[in-house]
Amino acid sequence: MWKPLYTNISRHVSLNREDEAVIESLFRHRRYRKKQYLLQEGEICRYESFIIKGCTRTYEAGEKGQEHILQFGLEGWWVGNLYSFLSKTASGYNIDCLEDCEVLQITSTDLENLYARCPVMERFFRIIIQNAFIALQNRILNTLSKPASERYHDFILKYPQIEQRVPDKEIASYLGITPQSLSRIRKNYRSGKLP
Amino acid sequence: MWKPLYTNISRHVSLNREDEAVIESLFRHRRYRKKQYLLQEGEICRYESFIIKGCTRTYEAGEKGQEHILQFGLEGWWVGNLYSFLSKTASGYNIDCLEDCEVLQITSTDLENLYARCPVMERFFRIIIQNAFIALQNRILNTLSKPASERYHDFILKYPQIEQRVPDKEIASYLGITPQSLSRIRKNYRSGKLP
DNA sequence: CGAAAATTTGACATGACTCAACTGGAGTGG
DNA sequence: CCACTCCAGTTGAGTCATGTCAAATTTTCG
Repeated sequence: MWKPLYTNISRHVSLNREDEAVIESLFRHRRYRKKQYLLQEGEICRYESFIIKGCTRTYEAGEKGQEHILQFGLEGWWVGNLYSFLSKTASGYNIDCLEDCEVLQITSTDLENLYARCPVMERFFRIIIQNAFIALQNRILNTLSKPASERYHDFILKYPQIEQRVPDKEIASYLGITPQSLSRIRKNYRSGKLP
Repeated sequence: MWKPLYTNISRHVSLNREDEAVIESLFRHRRYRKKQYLLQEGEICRYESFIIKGCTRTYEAGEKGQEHILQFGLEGWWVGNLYSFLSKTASGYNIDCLEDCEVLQITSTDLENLYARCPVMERFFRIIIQNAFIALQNRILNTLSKPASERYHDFILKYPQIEQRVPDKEIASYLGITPQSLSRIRKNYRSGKLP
C-alpha cells in the first residue's frame, strides 16, 4: 500500500526508516467509488490526496451546467484544492472520481506535523508544487498560442493514458472547447487532414 | 535596498539577523534599462529576480512575431524561468523590462546554499510558489470559462497598477487576444454596454 | 433488452482574427 | 519650435473558428 507513495517521494528526496514510520502514522488510506466526491464545492478541503489507483477530475461548475476541468488525476498524482486546504475556506471547485479510486490522504495539521518531523518533506512538496507550477505555465502558453485542434493533439501525445481512460467530453472540457467541437476535430484528424 | 525583500519574506516566515546576513551575502543588486532583457530565449536562466523597482514582462515569441505574455512583474514580485533555472536548460521564453528596473538576484547554486544555511527559506519559497500556483489555476479557469471582455474587466480589477503602467497591446497579449479586439472591448465598455 | 449517456452531424449565429487604413501623440533632428 | 517619423490605438470589412441548438446515432451499463 505504501510502495507507490515511497516511489513517488524517492524521485525527489531520500527517506530513511524513521521518515517512513512518520509518514505511515500521518497518512490514511481510503477508497472512493466512481462518481463519488473527494471534495465538493462549498466544503473546506481537508485532505491532500495521493492517488494509488483510479482516476479523478478536478473541475469548476458554471451556472449553466458547464463543467471546466482544471486537472485530471491518475496513479502517482496529488490532488486537492491547495487554496482551500491552506486557508481553510470553502472550495470553489469539485473533485470526483471517474473510476473507483484508492488514495492516501493527509490533513493540513498533519502536514505541518510532517514538515516539522521530516524537514525533507518540506523540500519534497516544494519540488512537487514547482513542477505543477511549471506544467501550468506551459498549459497557459498553449492556450494562448494554439488553436483547439493543436491543443488536442498535444494533449493525446502528453497524456495518452488519460485519453484512453476518460470520455471525450471531459477532455473537451479540459481543453476549453465543446464536445461537438472536439468531435469535429477528431473527425478531421481521422480523415487525414490534421488542421 | 534590502528592505523590500525583507518585507516580502516576513509576510510568510520570520528572519533573524543571521538569516539577513546570509541573504545579503548571496543576493546581488542589479539595474536594467527599459527594453533590456533579463533573460533571452535560448539562454539558461541564471537568476531568480526579486523586483525592487520597475516593471517586467515574461513572454514567449511565436513564429509570426506574436508575443504571448505569461506574466507581468512589478515591485515585490519574483520573476525568472523556474524550469530553465532548475534544469539548466535553454529558456523557451524571454523576460524584458517595460520600465527601468532594479532587482535583487540569486543564482541556483546560491539558492541551494541559502536553503542549507537558512532552512526557513525553503519554506518561504514553497509558500511563494504555492501562491503562484494557485493564481495560475485561477487564470486557467478564467480562460476556460469566460469571454475576453470579462477576462479584461477581471484583469483591471485585479491589477489596476498594471493597467496604469503597461500599454494596452501588452495586456491584450496577456489575455490571449489581439490589440484590435481589446480596443473594441474597451470601446463597448466606454459606451456603457459591458458585453 | 432497454434506458441513459456519449458521440456525431447539420444548420446557423457569433466572437475573435486578419488585413488595411486612418488618427493622434511621443520622440527626434533640422 | 516645427516638420517628420514611429508606434500605439482605433475603426471598418470580410473571414474563420468555435459556439449554440437540435436531432440522429452509437455506446455503455443496469
